[in-house]
Amino acid sequence: MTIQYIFGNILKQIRENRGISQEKLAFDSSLDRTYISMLERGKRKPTINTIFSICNALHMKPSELLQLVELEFDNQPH
Amino acid sequence: MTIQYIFGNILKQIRENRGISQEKLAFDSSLDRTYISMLERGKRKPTINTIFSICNALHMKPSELLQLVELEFDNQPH
DNA sequence: GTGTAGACTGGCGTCGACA
DNA sequence: TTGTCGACGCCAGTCTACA
Repeated sequence: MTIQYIFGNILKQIRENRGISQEKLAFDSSLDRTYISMLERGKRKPTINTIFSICNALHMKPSELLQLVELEFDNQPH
Repeated sequence: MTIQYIFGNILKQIRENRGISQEKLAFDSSLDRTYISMLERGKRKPTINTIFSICNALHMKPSELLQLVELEFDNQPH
C-alpha cells in the first residue's frame, strides 16, 4: 500500500463525491485528463505544485487532503 | 513567490529550529544532501512521497507542513 | 556545514488516438 | 466518461567533486 495509491483512492473518492468528471477536474486544475486518471489509479506521484493545483480545483486545502492520506497511511499494517 | 520557494523557506526554518544539519535530515529521510539544499532554496518541487519522507524525518505530519505552506501562500499578494 | 556544478536515470506531466 | 497506449520534453532525485 503505497502513498500514491492511497492518494489516488482518496482523490477519486472526493472527485466522485463532488459529482464531477476527470475531464472537468483536469480542466479546472490545468492538468491533463489522462494524468488525472493515472493519479487516481496510483500510477503517478504528484509534486507539491500538482497537489496545490488539484486542491484549488476541488476547493479544499492541500493540508486537508494530505491529512486524509496520512490517516489512512498510518492505519496500514507494516 | 512560488509554492516550492515557500516550501523551501519553511523547511529550512523547521530544520534549523530542530538544530539539525542538512546532512542529518538527508540521511534520516533517505534523500541526498544536495537535494535537500536545492529544496530549501526553492530549486526543486518535491513529490508527495518526498514530502512524507522528509516529514517522517522531522517527526511531523505532512498535513502540518503543508498547512504552513498554504497559510503563507494564501497570504501572498497576487 | 552548505552551495553549486555537471552528468545521469527514472518518472512527472502532456498530447493524440482508440476502445 | 474513463483506461490505456506510445511518444515526448522536462524535471525529480542521485552522485562526485570543489570551494
